[in-house]
Amino acid sequence: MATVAAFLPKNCEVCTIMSEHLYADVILPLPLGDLFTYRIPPAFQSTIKVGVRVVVQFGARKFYSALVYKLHNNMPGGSFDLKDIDAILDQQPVIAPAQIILWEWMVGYYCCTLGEVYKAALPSALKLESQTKVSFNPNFEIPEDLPGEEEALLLMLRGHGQANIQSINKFLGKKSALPVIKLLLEKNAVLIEEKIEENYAAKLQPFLFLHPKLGTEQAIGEALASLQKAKKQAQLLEFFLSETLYHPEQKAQIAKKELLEKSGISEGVLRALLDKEYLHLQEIEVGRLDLSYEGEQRIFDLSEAQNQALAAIGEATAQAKPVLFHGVTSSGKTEVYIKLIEEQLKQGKQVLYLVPEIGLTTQLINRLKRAFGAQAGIYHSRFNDSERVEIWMNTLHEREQSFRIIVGARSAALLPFRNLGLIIVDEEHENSYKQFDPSPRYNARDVAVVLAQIHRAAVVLGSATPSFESYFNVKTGKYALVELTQRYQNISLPEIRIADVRQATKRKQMKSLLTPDLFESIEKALQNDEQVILFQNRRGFAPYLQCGTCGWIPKCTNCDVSLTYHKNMGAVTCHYCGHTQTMPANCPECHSTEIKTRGFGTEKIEEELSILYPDARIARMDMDSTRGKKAYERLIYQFESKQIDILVGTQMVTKGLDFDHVSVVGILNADQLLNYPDFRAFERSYQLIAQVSGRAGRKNKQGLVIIQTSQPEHPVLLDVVANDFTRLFNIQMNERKMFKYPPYFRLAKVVLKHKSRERLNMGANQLAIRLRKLFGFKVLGPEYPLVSRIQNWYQKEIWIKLERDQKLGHSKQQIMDEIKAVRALPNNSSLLVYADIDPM
DNA sequence: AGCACGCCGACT
DNA sequence: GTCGGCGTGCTC
Repeated sequence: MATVAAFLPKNCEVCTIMSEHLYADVILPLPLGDLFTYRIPPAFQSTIKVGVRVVVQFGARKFYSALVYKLHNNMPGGSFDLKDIDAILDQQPVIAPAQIILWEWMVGYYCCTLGEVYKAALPSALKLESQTKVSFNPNFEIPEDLPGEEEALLLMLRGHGQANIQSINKFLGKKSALPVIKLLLEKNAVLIEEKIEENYAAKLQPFLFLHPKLGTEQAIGEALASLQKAKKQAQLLEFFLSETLYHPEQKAQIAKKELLEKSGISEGVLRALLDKEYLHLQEIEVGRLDLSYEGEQRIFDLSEAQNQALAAIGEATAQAKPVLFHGVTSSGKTEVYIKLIEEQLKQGKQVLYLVPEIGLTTQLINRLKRAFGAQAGIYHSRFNDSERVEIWMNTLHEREQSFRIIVGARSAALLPFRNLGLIIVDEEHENSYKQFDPSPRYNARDVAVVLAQIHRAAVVLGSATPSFESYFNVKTGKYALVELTQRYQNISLPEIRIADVRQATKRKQMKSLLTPDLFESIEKALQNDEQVILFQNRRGFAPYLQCGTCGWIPKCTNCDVSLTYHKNMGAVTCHYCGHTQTMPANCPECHSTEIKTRGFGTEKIEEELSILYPDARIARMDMDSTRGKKAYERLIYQFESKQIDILVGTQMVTKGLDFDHVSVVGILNADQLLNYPDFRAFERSYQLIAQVSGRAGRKNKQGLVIIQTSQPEHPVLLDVVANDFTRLFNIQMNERKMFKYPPYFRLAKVVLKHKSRERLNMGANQLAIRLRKLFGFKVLGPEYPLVSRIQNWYQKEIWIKLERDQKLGHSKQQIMDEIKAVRALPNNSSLLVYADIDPM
């Protein structure tokens, strides 16, 4: 692995040599594998640098902001005319040198292109793309005999002034309106211009300065003297001086808003001073980031166990080893992280703290702010563009006031850190660290490990339920293991009981969806004024509907799935494409009105509970109930402050939330997790159940977890009950080894998509045959995945098991070559094929 | 990813 | 005859 130091000399802009370069190889924000070479006009010779963005024309029309990757003097071979760079957008590089190393690693490892990584990493406000604007030519007289379509478009353009191609397509109801526009262009009826616009604008605020006329003490004295009759104006000018020039910290300016608020003097008075040219107003760039923190800052001492863990992490880190920090739920891992962060900040280093979900950033940031004040900041994809640009720049450049700790989801790993000292990956087992779509299909946890290596930074992967991959890496000596086996503050681990649904059903003891054990435990908890969490990993009311007479099931028109019934909406909806229709009143096959709901989701549980416990305050937490921006936080707040007694939720309730009054956790249907057709199903079941169980338990009282299942003897459940991660791990590892699954082997999942089932099958078979020639029995499929059609795209998968050895990179290259070859075969150009490395 | 070009079937 | 669909290839 290269390091920053090793990388720097190759790029001359940081060396002292200032030689001139004729050509620049650039990365375009497109999924193209190649770099493209542009000529550097003499005017840009002195300003162009590796890492700055430049505007280039690509193809006949479009302009993009490309990233300068390399400067050189080697005229590219080939028979094309080089284009010139049109503009340079930045004075300084917008990426950190270490990023290029990371990007290149990602390109090789995840089989993606530099353009895709560039696109994923940079905030969109920094990626420009030209837009074609069509406008009406005011000098054109619309003739009588103009064809209807052209006339309609012209009239629209005359009314609206300007339109882009997409809106014209929409207006004409066509796939492509280009031919019509061309006709109008030939008649000189419209004007076309290609516009590329910066979409980041610095935020400006009015500030007040002393007018240059008052440059001397004497001039100020005279000005004040001249205001003898204008008391208010004199007062304001004096106040201004006391806040700036005569202030102990001597400043040149003060915000207009601040001056008026602090002095309590009206704007009219200020205007008089401006008119007299005593003061001067100027708009100044201000940041959008919240870099203030008023509250108290405090870092707590650690327990003995935590201190030991801290020391162990330090030792492993000194040996440059990633640390797997395995600490049971509520063992106080965060406090240990805070100490680790503290050490890094003292050394002036940056810290990256990854969390699996955006929702968890708010909880965590509050905690970090209590420890480190305004030095902690958040970054994730739902931030608005301007804020993201500012965090980006803030991470890249040392500033007086900066975030030193960035808390974020996946994409935060792609920020331009210049001086990273520590990366924490919280809940490292979470599969939301893996990006599915679009490319780059990276796992932020694994990217974090590589990023740490590049920076020679420490990396800590924390979890109460480590992924088998990470645990395996401990076994092979790649990672160091640090454990925290005690829960914090004498909270004992919960008691876990299994409730046999099948038996209870047979004996007719079920209370709706609840076994007698769970029903009674909830009742008891409510009586004791304690809280309950119920987990069911399925949203909506019922996963599907069925005709009671003929067995018909409503299915999505675009996808190969049944429609989920949402009672609140009074509709059935597809969880893959969003297609929604009203609840069918009768069966279209046999016209029976007897349409039944099958299975149950969170909505149904919520409803049933309100019947079983009419006095309880029940709430639901899933994607539907947390859609609003603040809804998630509100729910958590309400539950924390005991305004809710029972919280029903999907896996959202399993994630890193700490509540103090939960005594009972119920898992309504463990079978659904265990029977999921995936080689990781048991690992995931264990993680989910153990995580949600960890929400139970309070100071000095043991919590209770009840797992409902029809397989009470299931080995995974027995391991959960016994809290025996190692046993499960060992048994599963044997199977993984035998069947050549991760972590013993790596997986490459090749996904093929096509609108036509036949074409898909053709292409998939062609590819599978070629891959089998290379990898033999290590190729599985092609097979339809669980959902064989999404949004009218049929899909198939080919899985390839790859040895974890030196040939890995080569094997991936072979796979990509075969994909390319198959796509080049006749009739396969509209076949979509990609490789997903380490799929989850 | 866009976009242009060329080839084919379905229509005024 | 031409319009528009799709398949193919190219972009410095």
